[in-house]
Formats: sequence, structure tokens, C-alpha cells
Amino acid sequence: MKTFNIGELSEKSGVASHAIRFYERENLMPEPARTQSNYRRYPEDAIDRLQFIIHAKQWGFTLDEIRELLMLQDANGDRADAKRIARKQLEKIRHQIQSLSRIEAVLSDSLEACSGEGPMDDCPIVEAIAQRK
Amino acid sequence: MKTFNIGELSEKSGVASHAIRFYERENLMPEPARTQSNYRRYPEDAIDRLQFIIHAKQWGFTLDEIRELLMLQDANGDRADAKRIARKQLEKIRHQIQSLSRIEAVLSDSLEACSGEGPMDDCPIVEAIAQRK
DNA sequence: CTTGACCTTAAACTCTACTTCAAGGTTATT
DNA sequence: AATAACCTTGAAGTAGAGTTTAAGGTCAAG
Repeated sequence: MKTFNIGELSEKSGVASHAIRFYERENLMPEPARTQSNYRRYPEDAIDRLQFIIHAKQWGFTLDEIRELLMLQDANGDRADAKRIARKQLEKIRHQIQSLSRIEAVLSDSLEACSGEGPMDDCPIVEAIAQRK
Repeated sequence: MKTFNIGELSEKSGVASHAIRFYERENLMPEPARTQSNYRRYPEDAIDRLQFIIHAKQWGFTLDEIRELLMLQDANGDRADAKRIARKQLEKIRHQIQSLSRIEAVLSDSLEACSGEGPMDDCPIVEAIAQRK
């Protein structure tokens, strides 16, 4: 089986070496084996784990939440827990979408209402923010 | 006309005194008048200005952007500039809504696919994150 | 006239998720 | 043997938006 130095892992995973060490300190990555000269030596599945982290980050999970998910996997924990975490995340995301949509509506209305000419007094955009219509 | 100490302004606006001083340092709030004993003394419209800041923050504007909007108002600047700032913000928000919606779809699918029972191997949630389907 | 609530400043700390720096050890190539 | 390109650690810096702390001045009530 192939093993990698941290630099190779960094290249293959797209995560900077320093970030990988950071994840190790933060208990997102397990401590890898070491060579005689104390270099970190990673197995292939370290790539998958780093990519799991990247994707979860893109989904808006915090490192704390990702750590929780990874620990569940490592402990071969309960699906119910994973579901709880994911449900919380889904609610968070839905809530964000709702607020953003409200803002989108008002902001695009006020952009249309604003001629783009003349001085700032009574500019519809500024008024919309001031009143948070 | 009524004037306020920073504590009263804080109560009326809902912004912590320290945050108000912070906004002053950051040029979001103008330097107010002072009493003989060097206390800050605010006019009533300071409340409106703080609330403008609060609302703009809720809309996702950064303090840098809010400062820019406020300076435009103060200078009675050009509506075209306000429009430019707002348009940029609208794009940012639309982009966020799109990413979040994609995530929402996949996450809610995988939540439905997960029974919530049994061990973590092959849990649809974990797989969805790993593969970022 | 003391106590407590308020105000002043500057500096340091918080949080998240890293990145950069310093100082040095190791491996590969020439 | 020298040089470049890797690796090691710990400490410090970054950004955004404040909050907390330290050390003290002021005001109102009792």
C-alpha cells in the first residue's frame, strides 16, 4: 500500500500541509505513523478524510461539527446522532435561505426603484436599509 | 433637543456602549460633543444612524461597506455609487442563496434516505458529504 | 463622604480557520 | 560537499467585529 509525506498528501487532497497539521492538532485528522526521521507518513485513505472535511466545510459545517461527524464515523457510532447533526445543519441552512430571500426581495425592489441619478437624500436604497422594510 | 450619554444611547439603540465607541474609532459614527467632564453627548439622530448600521449588518453588508454607504450619505454623494454598492451586495446574496439551495436539496434528500437506525457505515448522510453528490 | 453606577482611555483578548515566520533537521540531486 | 526542496516544532499573525480588562475619573443617592 502506498504512503505519502505530508507534501504529497497536500497536493493530492488540495489541503495545505500546514492546514493538515492544524487538523491534526484539532483532532480532525489522526496522528499518522512516522518515519525514522520523524516525517509524517500517511495512508491513502487520509486523502478521503481530508476531502470529507473540505466538502463538509463547503456545506457550512464548522470544524467542531465536522469533528463530531468524524468521531461518530471513527467510533462507528449511531446513525441517529449523524441524523441529529445533519438535521440541525439543515435547519440552519433553511433559516439562512429564508433571511437571504427576504433581503434579496427588498434589495432588488429598491435597486429598481432607484434611478441611479441625483443626490442621496431619499435614495430608495438608503431608505430601505434605514427602515428595514 | 434631547441629548444622551453613551449608556442611554446604548439602551435606546440596542448597541453596546463599547461597540458604539468601536464604531467611532472605525469612522462609522462621528465624534460626538463632549460635556465638561469629557462624557460623550449624543443627539437623537445618533439612534437612527446606529439602527441603520444594525440593519445594514443584518443585510450582510460588512462594516467597510456600511462605512462607504454612510460616507456617501454624509457627503450627500452620488446615487450611482449607492446603487453600485447595493448591486454588488445583491449579487453576493443571490450567489449565497444558490449555493445554500443546492446544499439544502442534497442534505434533505440524504436525511430522508437515512433511517436513523444502525451503524455509521454506509450512512447516506456521511456518504453524501464524502462524495458531495 | 462613601457607595455604586456611570463614564474615560488604551490595550489585550475572543472566535474561526487557518497562514506565516523562525529556526532548524532531512533527503535528493548535482 | 553544496544546494534545493522537503520536513519538524512552536509561536505569532490575519481578518472581522467586536468584548473584556485595567486603571482610573465623575455623578447621584443616602
